[in-house]
This record gives sequence, C-alpha cells and structure tokens, in this order.
Amino acid sequence: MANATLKDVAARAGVSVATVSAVVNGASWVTDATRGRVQQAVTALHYRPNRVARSLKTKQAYAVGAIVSDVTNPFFTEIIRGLSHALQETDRHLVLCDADHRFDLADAHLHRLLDQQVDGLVLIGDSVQEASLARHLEQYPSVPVVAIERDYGLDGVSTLLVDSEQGAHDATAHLIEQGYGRIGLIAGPTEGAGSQTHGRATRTEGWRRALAEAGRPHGDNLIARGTFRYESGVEAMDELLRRPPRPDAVFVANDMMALGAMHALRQAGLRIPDDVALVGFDDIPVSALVAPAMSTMAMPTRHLGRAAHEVLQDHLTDGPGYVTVRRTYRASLQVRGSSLARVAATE
Amino acid sequence: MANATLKDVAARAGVSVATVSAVVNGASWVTDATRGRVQQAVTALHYRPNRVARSLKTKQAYAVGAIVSDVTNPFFTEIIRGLSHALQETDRHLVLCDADHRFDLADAHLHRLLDQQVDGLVLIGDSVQEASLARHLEQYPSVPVVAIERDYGLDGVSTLLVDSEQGAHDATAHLIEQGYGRIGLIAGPTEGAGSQTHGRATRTEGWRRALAEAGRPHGDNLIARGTFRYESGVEAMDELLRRPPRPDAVFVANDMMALGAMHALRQAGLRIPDDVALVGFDDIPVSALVAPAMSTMAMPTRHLGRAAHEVLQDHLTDGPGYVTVRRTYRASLQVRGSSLARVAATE
DNA sequence: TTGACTCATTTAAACGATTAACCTAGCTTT
DNA sequence: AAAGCTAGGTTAATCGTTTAAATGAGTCAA
Repeated sequence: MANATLKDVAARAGVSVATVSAVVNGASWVTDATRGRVQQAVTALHYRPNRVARSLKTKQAYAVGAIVSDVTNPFFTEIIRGLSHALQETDRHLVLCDADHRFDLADAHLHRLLDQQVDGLVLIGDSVQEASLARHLEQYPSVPVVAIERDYGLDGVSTLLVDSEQGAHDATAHLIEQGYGRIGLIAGPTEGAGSQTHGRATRTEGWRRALAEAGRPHGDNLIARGTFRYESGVEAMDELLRRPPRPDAVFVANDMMALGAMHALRQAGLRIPDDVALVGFDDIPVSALVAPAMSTMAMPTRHLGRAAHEVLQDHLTDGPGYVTVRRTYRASLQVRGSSLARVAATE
Repeated sequence: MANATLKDVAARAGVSVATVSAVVNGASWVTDATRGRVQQAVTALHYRPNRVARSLKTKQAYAVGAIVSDVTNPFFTEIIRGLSHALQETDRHLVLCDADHRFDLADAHLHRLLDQQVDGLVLIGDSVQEASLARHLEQYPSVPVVAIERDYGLDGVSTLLVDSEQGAHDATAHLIEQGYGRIGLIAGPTEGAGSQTHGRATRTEGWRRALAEAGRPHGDNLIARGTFRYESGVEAMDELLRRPPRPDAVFVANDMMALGAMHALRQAGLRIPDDVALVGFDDIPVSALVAPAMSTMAMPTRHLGRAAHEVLQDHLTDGPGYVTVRRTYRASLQVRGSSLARVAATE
C-alpha cells in the first residue's frame, strides 16, 4: 500500500482533513481528545506529510540551492558542511550543484534552481557570471541570494567576504616580525581591475601595505603571478628564483600555490624556512600535513556556511523588501613550521 | 507580477491549458499554427513550468538524494561531482546531506529525504547504519537505493564497490617486485567480521595473499591497526617501528594514514623509500603533492558517481521490480616516488 | 427566549500542473 | 446517406496539502 495521506488519517480518526492538518502542524485549538485520536491514527498509518503538496500550497520550497565553483576544493566543502548542518536544523534541504569551473554549467544550474524549486540561493566562489546572475535576478526578484567569497556588484545580493587585504597584511607582517628581510609575493590572476574583486582591496595590496609600513622593498620585481593552482605555484616560485636577489620569504596568495612553491624550493635544493620562508592563505587541511607544516591564513570556513544560512533565513522571514547585508570576516594567522623565526645566521 | 502559470499562457494564446501543457511537453499532435501561438505566449510571459505542481501530479520528485559520511573527504567529493554532472543531464536535482560521521544525523537526513522528496537515494561511504536503512527501506520500498563503498547486506540495495582485496594484493605485489622483502601493513579498524564488510574480502586479505604467493612472512606482528585518520597513521607506524625487525616497506590501507606514516618515518629519521617504502590506497589529490609523492591505488571515483546515477536511472525506468546490481570496480596502481625500486645496498 | 459570542470542527476552494475522457468538424468508406 | 475514423482540440478530475469561511453546539447576558 502506498503512503497514507491526510485523507486516510482523517478517515481512521473520524475527523476531517482540516483537523488532521491542524494537529500535524501543531495548531493550538484542537481538543486534547481529538488530538489524541488523530495522533494515534498518524502513527498507526505511518503518516508523513507530503512535502510536495505542502510546497505547492504554501509556495515555499523548503530547500535552498547552492552553486559551487568546485566541490572538490576543500575550502568550499567546509562551507558546504556548515550550510548542510544549518539547513538540517531548519528542516530545509540543500540542493547542491557543482559548476566545475564552467560558467555555462553554472548558468544551467542557476536556471534550473530558480524554477521555483528553492527559497534561496547561495553562490560559493566564482561559480556564476555576473551578467548571468543579473539576468536571472531580474526574472526572480523574490529569491534572495547570498554570495560567498565573490563580490558581485549587484544590489539585491548579500555578500560574505573574507578580508583579503587585511589577511595578506597580517601574513606579510608576520614574516617581517620573524626576521625576514626581502619578502616576495606569489599573487593570483590579474587582481585589481577584474570583476572578481569589484574595487575591493586585494591580497596584493595587503602585502604591499605591510612592506611599505616597514619600509621594505615592495616593487613589482618581487611579484610573480599564478592561477591559484598547484602547478602555477611551482612555476611562479621558479620565476622568483630566477630573479636575483632572491627573496628570503614569500607570501603566497593561496595554499595550493604555496604547496607548489614548496615543491619548487625543494627541487632547487633550498631549505624551508631556513633559506626561504613561506606563508600561504586558506588553511586547507593538507597545509598542516606537509613537512614542514605550512603557515597560512585560516578562513572562518565553517562559520561562513552557517552565516550564509543565517542571512538567508533573515531574508526569508523578512520577505520581499529584506535588506541585503555585506559582511567581511577576518582571516587568522596560523603559525607553523614554514615561517619559523629566522635564526641569526644571515647566509 | 508573479510568475506566469499555464492558465495565463493559455489565456494569452487563446487555447486551453491542456494544449499549452502538450506544447510544453512536446506532444506531437498540436498543429504548427497553434504551437506557434502558444510558444509566442510562453516567451512573452517568460513562462516556466512549476516543477512542484508537476511533481505532485506525476509523483516524481525530479531529484535524487545523497547522504555522504563526510563531504570534506576528497575521495567522496569526486563522486559527488560525477553524480552532479550526471544528474544535470537528466534534469534532476541533487539533494546533498552531510552526515559528518554521525549516524544520528545521517538517520535524520534519511528520514527527511524519504518524505517523497526524492526519486532515489545514493549513500556514499559509511553514512547510515544498516538497521536504520533497513527500517526506512521497509516503509518506502519503492525508493531505489544505491550504496557506494559500503556493503549493506540488504537486498533491494544496489552496491558499487571497489575491489579492496585485489587492490591490496596489487599494491603489495608491487612492493615485492620493487625488491622489498619484509612488508608491513597498516590496516583499517577491525575488518572481517564487522557489518562494514559483510563477508567481502578485505585489504588485509589482499596483503596476506600477495605475501603468501611470494612465500614471504605475513604474520600478525607485521600488522598495525588505525582508524583511517591521519593521526592513527602516525601511531600505527610508530608501533611498527617499535617491533623489530622493522619492515622495509609498508602497505597502508588508505592515503590519509599513509601520510601519517610518512610523517612518523620522517620523525624517526628514516628515508622514504630508501629505508622504508610506502604504498597507500585511494589516490586522494594530496598524495601526488607530498615529497616524495605517494604511490597509491587509484579509485575510479568520478566513474563511481556516474555509475551510481546510471544504476539509479535504470531502477527508475524499470519501476518497481527493478533488479538490484552489485558491481565491483578495480583500483589501479599509481607508482610514484614512495615506492621506487630498492637499490642494491641492503643496509 | 433570544441574540451575541465562543469554541471546536468541517467545508470547500485553492495551488499549478497532468491526463483520461469527451467533443466536433471534416473525410472516408460502404 | 449513414456510420465510422481521425486529427485537433477542450473539459474536468486529480495529486495532497493549506486555509479562509461556514457551521453548529454551548454558554451567557439581557
């Protein structure tokens, strides 16, 4: 026999469907006697409300969608975990889409998600393009959107960011404190003007500010660029090594590249941190596992997931006319082996 | 203005809702003329069918649920990616739940997912308990379930496994070939009798078989046990080192522990692979990044995700009375630095 | 006794699709 | 010319809820 419906329960309890619905939804006006009969019927028939029917009537999807640029990125999976747990508590589903770094895929997902299947949307990382999002937002103005670690220049989108400038500054200042003198930078792709950052200060800025404050060199010849991937970290480090005088420390804009840099240094026969110290950004789990362990800037990842849900929740209860937020979190320095204090001996 | 419904489109095109529905669903009997008028109205009103209403009527959820024991595990995220892509193509959603290694959470998720919200279920890793699954299966016999890398002893559940015995055998045989003589094992938690394996041959068996075939020692004193986590790998390796004669190679049942073992060896001042060679299992991305790179058994991860969807798809089209499958995939050896051929010099 | 008010419950109309069953010309067929 | 088809629709029931409005039985003040 198929699943029991409200009707079945009503019949068994000898009441109307409205009463059963009331009991199920915890309305207060039902007599204890009837409530008892209904509950008995409910358990006897193993009744569970049909969420789809409920959704149709209430126009709530009881689900939020998430589009992530790369599910295999450990930084993002922590966020997903946070989201998943928060949603679980409010009895909502998480509909997850992996864009695999492809904008066309992300767009398709966006399209599908918005077919009134979700109450809200979380965009994690650089998953969907701004134009694409703008277009859809126009058609579904009622669906709140919160973006994590990606700054769309759209109002109507709440934004959760980590303060890259500050983080980069802290990381670089730490290297200075530890006694390093000439501090290089491995940066991400063409920061600054791109739509990615939308005028917000970048990691490059933070690095530069720290060095300027300390009166240290911070010219472009100390900078190499990568694509945030491991291999590009290797190449960038190699390039830095080819430009004497070589730095005795390097701040790397993310951990994946930092690991690549570590590899390059090892290949070049240089010791870490004795010859060249390293600080990364993101605190992905591997960073603690390599030898020497990588110093890095930890993101409030799990918290970002929860926060995303909280913001969404607020937007949903506030209804249309909710006011978007923009929050900036601070990354915190994790000191590990790769940036141990320089010992006296200057080569 | 809210989203247009079938009715609105029908009114604008001057036809009945049934006709519009037919056009939208690509029925063939509609005249080209009317079809044109309808399509015009559809685009004019930006009509998109309400999937919830459709679901209610057709009793299909157009979604599959997945419960994963740990979203942050890179091995699982690859599977999720595969699933996500496959689902995208059949216009279904992925509802993802992270159990965070907690059975109570997994159970709650299972409960919620089955409230007629999904067409099928994918269980990834050791997420839900057998008893829990059995109980729910009884109540929702129509929802097909496929389990990945976890062998429930339940019929009605399709199972996708990787051949652990064979993989362990290959890894161990490889070490023998490379010239190593005394080969240890770091195994997972109490394999064998547990519900986890359900009588299927384990990694320990594979290790033992390879050594037996080669006439090498394979006693219990060569075995240490861990919990599949990094720290336990460190401890297990330490323990192995405390039991002379020490092995000159170790097969480790998963990569996380292998990385831990690598750390322990380094602490002990031993070189890899010169003093002790290592082969892991899983081929998580980090394994290629550490130095020396970790040899390991690669899983057909992405393929598992796709396969899970294919099996589910088959079950769905076959309707009730579908026949469950059980497939075993083979892990393939990735030779890297940690198991380079032993050079002549025997200490 | 009669309204006016509660209180506990029922009735019935939605929500937005799908789909079986019915309708109506216009053409064959016999 | 009557019956039978077919192509091209339309009508209306239905999926399982929620919920505003209606109902009916007490209670109580006037």
